Amino acid sequence: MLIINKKGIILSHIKLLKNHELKATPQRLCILDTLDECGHATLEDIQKIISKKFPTLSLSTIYRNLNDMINQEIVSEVKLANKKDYFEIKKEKHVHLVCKKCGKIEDFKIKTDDLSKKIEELTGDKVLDDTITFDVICKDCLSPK
Amino acid sequence: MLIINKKGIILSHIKLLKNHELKATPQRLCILDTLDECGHATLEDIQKIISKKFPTLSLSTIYRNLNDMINQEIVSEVKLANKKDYFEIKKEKHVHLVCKKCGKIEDFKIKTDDLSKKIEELTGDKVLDDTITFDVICKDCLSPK
DNA sequence: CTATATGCAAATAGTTTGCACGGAT
DNA sequence: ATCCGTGCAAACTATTTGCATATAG
Repeated sequence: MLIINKKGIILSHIKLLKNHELKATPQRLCILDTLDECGHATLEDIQKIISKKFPTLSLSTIYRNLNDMINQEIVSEVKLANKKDYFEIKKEKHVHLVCKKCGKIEDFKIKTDDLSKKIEELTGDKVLDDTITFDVICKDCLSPK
Repeated sequence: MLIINKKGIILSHIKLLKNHELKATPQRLCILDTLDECGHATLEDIQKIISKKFPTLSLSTIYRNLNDMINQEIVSEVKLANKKDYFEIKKEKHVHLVCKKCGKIEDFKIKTDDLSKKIEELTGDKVLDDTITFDVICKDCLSPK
C-alpha cells in the first residue's frame, strides 16, 4: 500500500531516503516514483518517463542518484542476459520471471533454500545469497483471452 | 581433455568454429584459447592476456569476434551483480558460484528442475530456462591451509 | 547557515562502424 | 578472382566529473 500526500509524493519514499542518509530531493523522489511505476526500468525508460514529469532533471543527476541509491541499497540493479540493465526498488527477496514472448518481467517470491543447501553439501562452500532468473512463456502468452 | 597440435592450437576450437560457420582465424583461436585458460574472462582480461600473446590483435577484432561467437552460441556472456560482464565458452548447463572473499568464479553442474517445476505449478507459466548465481564463501576461503 | 545536490559542459570510457588491405579458398 | 576478416581511425554511445549555483534540513 502506498501513502501519497497532497503533492502526489509517495511518503514512504521520503522516509526511505532519510533512513539511508540521503536527502529527499524532488529529483530523487521522482526517480523512485518512476521505478515504482515501472517495477523494473532501464536507464532509457527512466530517462524517457522522467523527461515528461520533470523536464529539467538532468541525466547526470539520474546517474548520480541511481548510484547513490544502489550504494545505500535502496535500489538494485538487475542484470539479464541479452537485455540492458534494469533497476528496481529493493524489496523482499524474489526471483525474476522474464517472458520470452512479451518481454514482461515479473517478480516471484519463492524459497530457494533447498537448492542452496544442496550446493553447500556438494561443494563445501558457504552460500550467502542467490540471484535467479527464469526465462518463461508467461501464463498470458500461453493462453491469450 | 584438450587436444593440442604442434603449433599449440587447441584443435577442438578449430572444429568448434567451423561447425558454426566461422573461419578458424588465428585471432578467433587466440580468443578462444584465452577464454579456455581463464574459464571466465572480462573484456579487460581478454585484452590484457591477448596483447601479450598476440600484440597486433585489435580491440575491434575482439569485440567483433566475441559478438559473432555469441551469436553463433559458441560463447556466452555472464552478467553478475556489481561486476563487469564475463565471457565464457558455452558448455554444459551450470550455475555460477562467486566467492565474495577471493572473487573466484566457479561453474557447478546441478539439476534445477525441482525449482522450475515449482515455478510452473505456482505461476502457470512455462519455464524455458534458468540463470542462477550463488554468492558464496568458497571452501578454500572458509578453511585456508 | 551549511553541507549536499543539481545542471550544465566537458572529459572519459566503452563499443561500433567504414574502409582499404591481406589471406584463404 | 572473390569473399571474408582484420587493423586502424573515426564515429557514436554511455558514464563520470568539475564547477558554479541552488536548496534541503
